[in-house]
Amino acid sequence: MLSKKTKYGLKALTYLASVDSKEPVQIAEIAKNENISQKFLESILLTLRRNGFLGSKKGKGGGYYLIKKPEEIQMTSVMRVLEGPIAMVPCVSLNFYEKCDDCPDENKCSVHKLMLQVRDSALEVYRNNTLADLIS
Amino acid sequence: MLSKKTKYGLKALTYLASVDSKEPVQIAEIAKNENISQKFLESILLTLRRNGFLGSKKGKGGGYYLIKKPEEIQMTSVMRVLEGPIAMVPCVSLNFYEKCDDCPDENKCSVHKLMLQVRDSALEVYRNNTLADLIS
DNA sequence: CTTTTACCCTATAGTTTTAATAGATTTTAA
DNA sequence: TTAAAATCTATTAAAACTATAGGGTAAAAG
Repeated sequence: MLSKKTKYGLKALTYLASVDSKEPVQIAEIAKNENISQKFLESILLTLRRNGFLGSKKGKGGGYYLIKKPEEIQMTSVMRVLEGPIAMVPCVSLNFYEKCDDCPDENKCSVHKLMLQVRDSALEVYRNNTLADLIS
Repeated sequence: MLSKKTKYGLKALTYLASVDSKEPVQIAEIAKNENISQKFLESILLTLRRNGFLGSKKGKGGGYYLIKKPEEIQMTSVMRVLEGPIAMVPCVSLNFYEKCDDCPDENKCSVHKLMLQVRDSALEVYRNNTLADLIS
């Protein structure tokens, strides 16, 4: 299951990308238009900012704005920041690798074998989609 | 993340397929060889039996055995039974469809668009893998 | 100096996961 | 017919995670 955090984060990014102005957009506006709990969205936007996707401006006329062009924002990086590892099992994760404690030999593990394929296919999708692709 | 339930279920199925005899295999043997909590495995094997993957025999010399040939067990059905929907969002699920309450129009939803692709790519993997493929 | 906004920290209800516990039931074999 | 070997069933519980709410702080603008 995709967490609501990721879902809302993606929606917020899309919203900012489609607004397309470089004027900051307020949290409240995004929350209202995308039907998201404002407080929850607040924390999501914060992590998106901390991870280099968004910039922010405080005070009147403040808000959030995209730092990069939508074409330059790959879904791989968005997913990793919001949802965590793309792999369904740590032992096939590129960025978050961990050995399974119950598994003596990864190369003989059926789960490993299957999940490697699932990871690769998911990666291909995420690599082929930028934020710009999700708008059109 | 793949649940341990699914992981263990897959391992158990693989074990049964690789044993290859039609003699029932005891839970304890599977649990020991695959490093799985026996009681947990018990409930997993039960759901696999209830869903037509396994047969069981009680009493001395009892245990679990595959009902179908490994070549006939598709990963799509195994995953749906153990892990649930293959889609990451209900609104793109084939077998468990549900409308998002926050989303006025699915066709314009960026999340929908992306997750549709992810689902399709995952489905392709699961459809191309039977239990037999995971052994070799 | 007041308003508006993002920022930050904490708590919490609810759900899901991952089992552990205890026993009931069925079958086989001595 | 008894005992042992298994599966079955139900209940409970700890832990982790999710999705939010509340309340206060800091900064920017006018």
